[in-house]
Amino acid sequence: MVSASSSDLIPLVRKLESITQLTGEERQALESLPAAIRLMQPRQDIVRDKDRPEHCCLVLSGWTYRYKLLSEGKRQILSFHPPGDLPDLQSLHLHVMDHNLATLTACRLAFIPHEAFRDLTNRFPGLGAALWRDTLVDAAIFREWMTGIGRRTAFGRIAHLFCEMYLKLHSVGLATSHRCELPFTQVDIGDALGLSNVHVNRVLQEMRGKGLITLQGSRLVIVDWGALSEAGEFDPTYLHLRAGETA
Amino acid sequence: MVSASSSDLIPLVRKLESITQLTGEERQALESLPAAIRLMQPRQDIVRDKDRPEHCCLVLSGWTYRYKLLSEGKRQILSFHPPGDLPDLQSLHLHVMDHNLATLTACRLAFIPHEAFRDLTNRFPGLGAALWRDTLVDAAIFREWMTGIGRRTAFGRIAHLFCEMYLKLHSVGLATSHRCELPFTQVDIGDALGLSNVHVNRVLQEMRGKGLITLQGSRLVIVDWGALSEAGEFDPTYLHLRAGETA
DNA sequence: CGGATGGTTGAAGGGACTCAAAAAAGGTGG
DNA sequence: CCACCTTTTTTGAGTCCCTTCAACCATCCG
Repeated sequence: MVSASSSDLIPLVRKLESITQLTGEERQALESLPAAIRLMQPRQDIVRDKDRPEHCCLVLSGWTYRYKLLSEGKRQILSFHPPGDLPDLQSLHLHVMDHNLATLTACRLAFIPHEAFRDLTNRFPGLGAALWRDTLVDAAIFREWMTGIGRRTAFGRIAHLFCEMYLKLHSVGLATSHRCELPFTQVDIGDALGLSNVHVNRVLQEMRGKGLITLQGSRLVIVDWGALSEAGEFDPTYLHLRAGETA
Repeated sequence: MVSASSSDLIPLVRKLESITQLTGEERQALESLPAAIRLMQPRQDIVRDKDRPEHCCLVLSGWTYRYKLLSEGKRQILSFHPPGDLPDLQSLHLHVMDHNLATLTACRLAFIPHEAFRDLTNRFPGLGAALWRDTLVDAAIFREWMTGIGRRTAFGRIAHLFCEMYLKLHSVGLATSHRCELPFTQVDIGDALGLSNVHVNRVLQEMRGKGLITLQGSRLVIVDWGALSEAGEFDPTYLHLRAGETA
């Protein structure tokens, strides 16, 4: 457990700048947040349902994800978080966790005390608004996922997920030219979209067959963005990206 | 379009007090927010996808709901809002709407300028935190709905919805002794839970048959709370109610 | 090279859907 | 207060998307 140097928190700055504009002063204040760095293995819980964390977790490298567990081992994945994300920022004002947060891959994580965030938002109301906005985008993504799970076909859901993931990565400079690394298994995709892994597998083959994507291991290439986003009825408005980048 | 008197905004105070504690000063500041009152007919859009509202809508009486539209007339309902709710509070920091807000029943609504909210949160940081918290609870409910739609049976989903609705109403003093008014049609329930109205109808009959509920018109009576909440695997943690009320 | 994890395939079944029509309930106005 | 129209609920029949179960193959890694 080491404490962070100011360059460590750059992914956070980049993330917030993807959805809002920051002043130089605000950027500096963010970078000098106190944070404890920790390395974690893949598939480890970071915070659990019913916990009362005193810190927020920032992803510096690797991926994390949030999930709920139901009876008979059923799992619903709520979100995937690449570097720069604050996957449990909501714990700043919701004191009890209502879901789990875990690593997907090996991760480098920064833990920032709630106290430091509260101090930060007091001194910089603009940053307070930016963080609030971040949690609102989070909620907007939940709404979109709900809509997908409730009303889209399996094919549409997966197409939509791929479009969203690519655009999110692109907006923080972690992907270009319709290629990215998505380190999820087919079971993960199923649990995120309310599908069985078997069906995910079949739909992926169909997508490859139609020449929409390439997917080997965790490397996704979106071969035909137009067709894929059409299949998923993908409209990026809900991501509320600053530049309104579309693809 | 009349402007509000201070007693008009009491439902808002009650709602915020269901999830947080307010000081006398804060309560007073809330009640003296400037607001324009408007009456609306049932099933009218209040704010539409892609709009850029300058006001937040507060429900004074009646119900509103949020929804998204997809191709071929498919609809996903995202939330239902009884009196006291601020169903588009997110528009304070997300400037473009990514879904629609509409009346479910005839409504009395108050429209409060964003400007007034910004001023309020500047003068009373505690109220800023309370409103932020409100949007976080909103997001927590989305997560729970996602989980239901993705991983629960039709029976479990409907059971869960009824438990949630009753508890939300109870927390603001709009329901007691396991009875409440839910003015949704079976089509609405289906569009909220990712089901067809036909199937909703059959599940409701099954619920009545098992003696879990009574439902005539819009009057719901939860006859067997224990069995219903068990069927829906209902755990109220995600509602983040202040008293931690369970039933 | 063997053990583990993740991906692929086949077969069979079921939960929920669609379509279509009838019955019931809810206004509304004469 | 009843006739009429609309909306909502209910019912039946047939279908399909996706699931479950089970096995097999591929890939990765120490």
